[in-house]
Amino acid sequence: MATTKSDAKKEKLLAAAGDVFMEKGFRDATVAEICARAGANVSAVNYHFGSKEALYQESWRHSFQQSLQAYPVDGGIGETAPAEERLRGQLTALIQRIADENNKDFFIAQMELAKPSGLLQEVMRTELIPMRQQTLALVRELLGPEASEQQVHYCEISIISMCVHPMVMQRIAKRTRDKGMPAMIDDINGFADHVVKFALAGIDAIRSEGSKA
Amino acid sequence: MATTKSDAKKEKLLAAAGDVFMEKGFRDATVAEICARAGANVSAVNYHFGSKEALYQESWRHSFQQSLQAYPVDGGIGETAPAEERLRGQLTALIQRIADENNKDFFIAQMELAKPSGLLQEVMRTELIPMRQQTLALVRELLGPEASEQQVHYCEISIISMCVHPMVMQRIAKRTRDKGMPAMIDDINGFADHVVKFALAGIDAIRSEGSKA
DNA sequence: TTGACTTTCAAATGAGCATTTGAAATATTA
DNA sequence: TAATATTTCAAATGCTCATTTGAAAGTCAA
Repeated sequence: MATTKSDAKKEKLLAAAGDVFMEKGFRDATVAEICARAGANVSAVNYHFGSKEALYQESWRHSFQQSLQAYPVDGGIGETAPAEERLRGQLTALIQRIADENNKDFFIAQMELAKPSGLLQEVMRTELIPMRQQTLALVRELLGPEASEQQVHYCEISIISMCVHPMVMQRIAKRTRDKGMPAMIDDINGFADHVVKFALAGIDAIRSEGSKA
Repeated sequence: MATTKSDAKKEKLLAAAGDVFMEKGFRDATVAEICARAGANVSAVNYHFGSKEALYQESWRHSFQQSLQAYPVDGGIGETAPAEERLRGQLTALIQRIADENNKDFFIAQMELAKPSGLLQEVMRTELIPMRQQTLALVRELLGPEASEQQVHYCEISIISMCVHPMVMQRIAKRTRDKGMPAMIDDINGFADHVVKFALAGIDAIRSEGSKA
C-alpha cells in the first residue's frame, strides 16, 4: 500500500500550504515555498493535487475541519441551557476559535473575502452559512416573537461583528508586529464576557423598543 | 504651463488606479489595465509616478482625502451637542462613508489589512489613528469617570466593529453579485439608528456593572 | 520658425512563477 | 528477483507582467 507514505507527504503539503496561504494569500504564495517548507520537490504539488488552485481549496477545507473540531459551534453548551448561556457558549467559542493561532481557516477566509479568488466561494458558502443560522435562531429566540425579521437580522450582524472584527484585527496586529498596538486584547475570556454583556444589553434595548420603532 | 494638461492625466490615472486597486488589490492589478482605463500608454505610470508602488500609495491617499471631505468624522454634529448625539453623528458618518460606493479608501484598506503589502502601513497609521481617538474620547465620556481603561477600550472596539464589519461585508456581497445574500442592509440610516441604539445600551450595561465587575 | 522642453508611444527586456517533462530512484507485486 | 507501478527530481517551458528604451509627437518661449 503506497497510500500510507504518500498520504503523509500530502498531509505535510496541506499543512505547509495552509501556513503559506495564510501568510501571503493565494496569489503571493509560491508553490516553490510551499514545497520547500514541506520538504518536497516543486513538482510535488502538481503530482499530488493537480494544481496550486486545487491545493488551495483542499488546504482550506482541511484547516476548517480541524478548527471546527477544536471549537464546536455551541461551545459545549447543551440545547437545554437558557438562551443567554447558549449565546455565551456560541460567542465564546467563536472568539476563541479566531484567537487560536493554530487556526488558519478564518484568516484565509478573511483574505478571500477582501479579494475573492472565486476558488473558495462555493466551499465557504456551504460551510459558513449553516453556522450563522444557529446564531440567527438564538438571537430570534432572545428577541422574542414580537421582533421583526429586520431587527433579528441587524442584531445578529452586530453581534457577530463584535466577535469577528476585533479578533481578526488582533491577529493582523500581532502578525505585523505593530508596536503602535500594544496587545489590544490580552484576556480572551474577559473580552468574550464583555461582548456577551454588551450583546445582551443591545438585544434588550431593541426588544423593548417594540417591533420596529 | 504644461502642468495643467499633465495634471489632468495624472488625475485620470489616480482615479483609474483607485478603481482597479479596489477591484483587484495591489498584486493582481496590472499597470496595463490601469493605463487602458485612463486612456494612457503603459509607460505613463512610470513616467508620472515612478512605479506601480508609488501610484498605489498616491492613489490611496487621494481616495482617502476625498472620502473624508465628503464625510467629516463628526458627522456635522457640533462639539456642544450632547454626547449621545455626537456618537450618533460619528457612527452615522462612518457607516455612510463605507457604504458610499464612490469611496475606495476603506475598501483598499481592508485588503491591505488582510494581506499587508507594507506599502500603506505608514500612510494608514498616520491617517486612521487620529480618527479613532475621537471615538475613544467620546466613549470614555459616555462611560463616565468610573470606567477602567480596559472597559473604554473594549467598548470602543465593539462599537467600531458594529459599524465597519457589516458595511464592508455588504460591499463585498454586492461586488460578488452574491445571490445568496439578498441586499442585507438596504436602509443605511435605519441600520445606523440600530447601531447607535445597540451601542448606547451596551455602554449603559458596562457602565452600570461598575469599574470592572 | 526654431530649438529646447515635455509627453506619448510601440516594441523590447528581463524577472518571477506555475506547470511539464522525462529520466532516475524507490516501492510493490508476483 | 524481475517486472511494474509509484514517487521524486532537476531542468526545461512558456506565460504574465513591470519596467526600460529610444524614437516620434506635441508644446512652449523667443
